Amino acid sequence: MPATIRDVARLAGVSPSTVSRALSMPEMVNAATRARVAAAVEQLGYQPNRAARGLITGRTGNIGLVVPDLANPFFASVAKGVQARARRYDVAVFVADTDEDAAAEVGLVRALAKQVDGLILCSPRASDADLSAIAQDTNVVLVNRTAEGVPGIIYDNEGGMRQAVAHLVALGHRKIAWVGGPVTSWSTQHRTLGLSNALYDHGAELARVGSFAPTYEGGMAAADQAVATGATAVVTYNDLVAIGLLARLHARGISVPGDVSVVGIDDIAMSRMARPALTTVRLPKQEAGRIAVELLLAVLDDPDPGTAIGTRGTLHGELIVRDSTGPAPQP
Amino acid sequence: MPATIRDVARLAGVSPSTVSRALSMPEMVNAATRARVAAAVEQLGYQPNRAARGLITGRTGNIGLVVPDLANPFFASVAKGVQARARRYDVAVFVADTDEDAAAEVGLVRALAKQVDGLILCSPRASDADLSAIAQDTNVVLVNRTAEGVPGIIYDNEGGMRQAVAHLVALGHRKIAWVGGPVTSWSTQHRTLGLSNALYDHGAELARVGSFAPTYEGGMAAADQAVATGATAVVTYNDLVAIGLLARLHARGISVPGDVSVVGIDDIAMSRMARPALTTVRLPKQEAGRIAVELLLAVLDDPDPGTAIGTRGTLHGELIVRDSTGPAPQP
DNA sequence: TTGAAAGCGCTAACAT
DNA sequence: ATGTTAGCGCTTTCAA
Repeated sequence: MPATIRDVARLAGVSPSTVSRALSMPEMVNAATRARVAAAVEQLGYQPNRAARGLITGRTGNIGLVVPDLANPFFASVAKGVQARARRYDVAVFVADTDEDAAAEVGLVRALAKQVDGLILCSPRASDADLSAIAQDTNVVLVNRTAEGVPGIIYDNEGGMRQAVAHLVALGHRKIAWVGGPVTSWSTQHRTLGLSNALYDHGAELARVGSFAPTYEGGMAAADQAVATGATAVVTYNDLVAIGLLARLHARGISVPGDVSVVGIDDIAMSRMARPALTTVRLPKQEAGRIAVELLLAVLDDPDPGTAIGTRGTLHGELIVRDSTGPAPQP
Repeated sequence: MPATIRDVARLAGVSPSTVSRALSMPEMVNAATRARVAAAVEQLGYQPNRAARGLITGRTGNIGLVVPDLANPFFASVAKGVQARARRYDVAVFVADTDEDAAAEVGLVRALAKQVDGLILCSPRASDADLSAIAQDTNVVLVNRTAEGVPGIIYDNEGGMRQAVAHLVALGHRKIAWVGGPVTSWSTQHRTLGLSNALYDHGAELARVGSFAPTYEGGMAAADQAVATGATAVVTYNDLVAIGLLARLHARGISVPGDVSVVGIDDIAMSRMARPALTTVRLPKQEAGRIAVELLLAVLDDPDPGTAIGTRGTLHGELIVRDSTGPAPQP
């Protein structure tokens, strides 16, 4: 069984409180005793019991991360970023995967909430009402979503869409199809809007195509409709969709970028490997995770709701041009 | 602030111990009082503080999962499986990503160990010695690796290789190149051996090609050497490598499967999307995660080392034939 | 079947 | 600068 603070105290010939102080407020203890304590800690391999500490300080030193699907490379990257930054602060991370289930999400969050100092909710599927309710009695940071009075970090969808459009228009495209994701998705709404605005500014035309699952299969399903609009370029909700679309176009013998140009969003690893390699708007995924941790830690140190409200980071995407975009075909 | 057990006790008109019992050993308490307690719990939205409980029971109800790289789809899948099964048992999961760093791994494990009932180590990079030392004072289950006296679950690499070889030999291939992963990797060693044995049994020839990083780039790097061996088929350490290899072959104008057949291992989502779609040995990734949880929980309930030692699950791969394999070209 | 009391490992007043 | 005391929220003997 592991050594306790009393074991250390006994070995160092001091009281438990002194050991406690030597560990958490070193400057308040005599250098000599501090050394003796350090030696005892070393000898016993003592590591404080964080649960016991948490019981009294009210801080667990743990945070939770909730994502819709760990197997989705986008979320995996965010998780990796959260991970890395949390470690730097010696904070452990609970990870929960809701399997894209909004109902399960709320339950999971409630369960996790009791064991952590705060929660990072990445692209939560829960309703605004549920989200606000959760934020009421838990420290929460949102990624990829906004909610009334809840701090969070989002991507500049508008700016990303603007870059994609500028690129396509420069290549001569005048009619661009948009394959949207889930209607209820916060990102879909903002990306649609950004795209629409950017196209308007360039005097180009937007052709919206249904709403599709944010998956490879969704892209396969969307391809024919996108082509049927007569657009010479297609922008998709994310890279997974774009890659599915690419596959279907290939199957139909439609050349990319010869006949149609394709642009994705995210820049997951797979996009580099697609054929043709996918032009996309790179979103700083790991950075989103890192910043979310910083934000959460800041909230914990200053739980004043006044400060938190309106605390919102915005991350910018970067256009990555690869082989799936080229000049618009001459009519 | 959250309700405590005393609040519930007061509201129900009983003592805290009764509440405790009503919750964890319901049959030991009168039905009527049990109902009153339940009502109070409901009304107050009471949820027991797990840290406090853990302090006394010595069980945290948490487990830890350590992986080399969350962004690798293979590990993401395992994590998802762990996740799902842990939730069923109302166990929360700490996830730690070591970034493929063996040194960081040991430190991370030590830190996590204090906060959990047990640890699942997936493809750990640590040395056998370190691993055994860790298993000394922590409940550990290994995935994708074996170590003296530590329970774990592994894949039947031998059987998987046998299936791949049978497939290729049936297609007329007589010389097969093997692109190995990291030399220190447990999987590499066992896959090499399995492949070698299977080929020997069929009277076919093995051409080993260097050791490469288990990544897309590794596959790109391996392609030319694999082709230079004169083999008509290539088996790679994993799908990521196979996909990189596919890309390089395509760039060189070498047709797959016309000139060369390619087989990967894992069956990550990306493999279905590759062009040509990748023939591969599917490993039950999520299932590995689920079983690891079961195994760990079993170890916790029966910490007798005698039982644990030798407890080892074996999972079997399944050959998935797609478009990257075809008849051997006629000389 | 229930309650009272003790204590898990730690920190935070309060003394000294 | 250090020790003493009390108690975080819970479970678990031990009595009743």
